[in-house]
Amino acid sequence: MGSTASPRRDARRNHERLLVEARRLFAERGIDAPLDELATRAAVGAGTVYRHFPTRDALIRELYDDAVDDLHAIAPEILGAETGWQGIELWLERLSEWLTERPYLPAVMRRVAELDPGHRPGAELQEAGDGIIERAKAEGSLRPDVTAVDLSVLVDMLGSLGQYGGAYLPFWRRQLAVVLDGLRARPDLTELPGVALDFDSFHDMSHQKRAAD
Amino acid sequence: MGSTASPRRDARRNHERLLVEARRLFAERGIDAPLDELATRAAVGAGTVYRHFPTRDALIRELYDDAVDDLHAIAPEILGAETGWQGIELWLERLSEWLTERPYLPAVMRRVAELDPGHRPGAELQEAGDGIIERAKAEGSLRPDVTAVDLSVLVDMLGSLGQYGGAYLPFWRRQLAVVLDGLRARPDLTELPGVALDFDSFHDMSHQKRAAD
DNA sequence: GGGTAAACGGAGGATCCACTCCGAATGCTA
DNA sequence: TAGCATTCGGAGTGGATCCTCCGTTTACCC
Repeated sequence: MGSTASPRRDARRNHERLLVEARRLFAERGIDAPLDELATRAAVGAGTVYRHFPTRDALIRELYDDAVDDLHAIAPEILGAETGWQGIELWLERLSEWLTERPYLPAVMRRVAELDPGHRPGAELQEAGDGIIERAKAEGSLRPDVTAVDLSVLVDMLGSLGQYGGAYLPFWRRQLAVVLDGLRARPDLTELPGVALDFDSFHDMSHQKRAAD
Repeated sequence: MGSTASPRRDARRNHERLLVEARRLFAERGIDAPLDELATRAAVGAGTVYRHFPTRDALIRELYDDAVDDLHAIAPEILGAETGWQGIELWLERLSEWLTERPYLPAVMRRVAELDPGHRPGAELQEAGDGIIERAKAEGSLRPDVTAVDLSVLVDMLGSLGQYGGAYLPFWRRQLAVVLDGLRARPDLTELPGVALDFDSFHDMSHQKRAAD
């Protein structure tokens, strides 16, 4: 049955090349960009695209999985923070960086969520996040009225600045610094307005079809 | 020659209906959504779409112009702020609201920028913004290391949360509150990293093709 | 109401894109 | 190096979307 033999070298090369170009193409033109264009950019024939990725969704899926793998590789550094506040800083900084470096991700994640709606990604990371927040609040460095969902949304926001590509990429760190200063516990803060969302609501929120009004 | 007669009532009605549905459609599916779908949603024939908007870009242009008009209608309230800090609050709050209510705008603005690259929108608003910032800094309420560009980028960020449509729309105000707290002048702030951009660089940044790598 | 110009609807030709298929090329094994 | 399985390229088919065209309908004027 399915031979587990390693693929030929040219096949591996083309597969990798297609992923690289897909990331660039999807960042520039969105995940509905023509796949013939992908073939052209990767300097392969159209057939090769479809041999490696039978459907557009298979390609999107693989981009997603790769990004999630990279995310898991980042986790230990965040969890190894020495103080609670440093954990908060690392969390926002590393995750925002991860997002801004992958401007195609928001659309990819939305599509993946449509493909299998039951999918709850990174449950362990969420719990880890709760731990960091508890610690920082107990330490008195993090304002007490923020939740893990608030921080996730802040990461989303900062990550959206990845659309300013290339030379401007480091620029978002200024906004990060503002956000971090706004997260410090202080005697004179006004309470955050509205209600805090739990993770399930957040999941529903970020995975709904799209804005309507 | 060009008769300036007012268009027929059904024409006006359809024009308006098309704009309304285009905003919804573009918010949900992006500005490349099929225009036949727009015709269906607006309950008109395909011909009617193209009679009112000869090209997709003409439609996008009109959505853009309408949004800019709305923006100008907001300006007086911001400029009428009683204190410098209130000016900052109103600026961020009103502009972010304006953006989140129009989730189709980022893509629309990018397209408009591609269509005529020389276009510098809202020069007066920029100057007004500089005035507000000066005032707030002089007053000692706004941290001295932020620039008008930094605030614009923050608005961009907050506006990106408009993608969470419907019931979640008010949620972004929590993030706004964090940002505002991060903008207050305080003795113990760390200086913002990197270099402040001027408006020309910001323009180049937000109007370049798109993220590459 | 009747007449006229403006606007409408939607069928259909043109175009673009997705995806397949097979002869040619390439890497792997011995 | 020879032989073979794997992979490749890109022309071509089919379906979706764009956009036009013209017979029909609608609003407006008198």
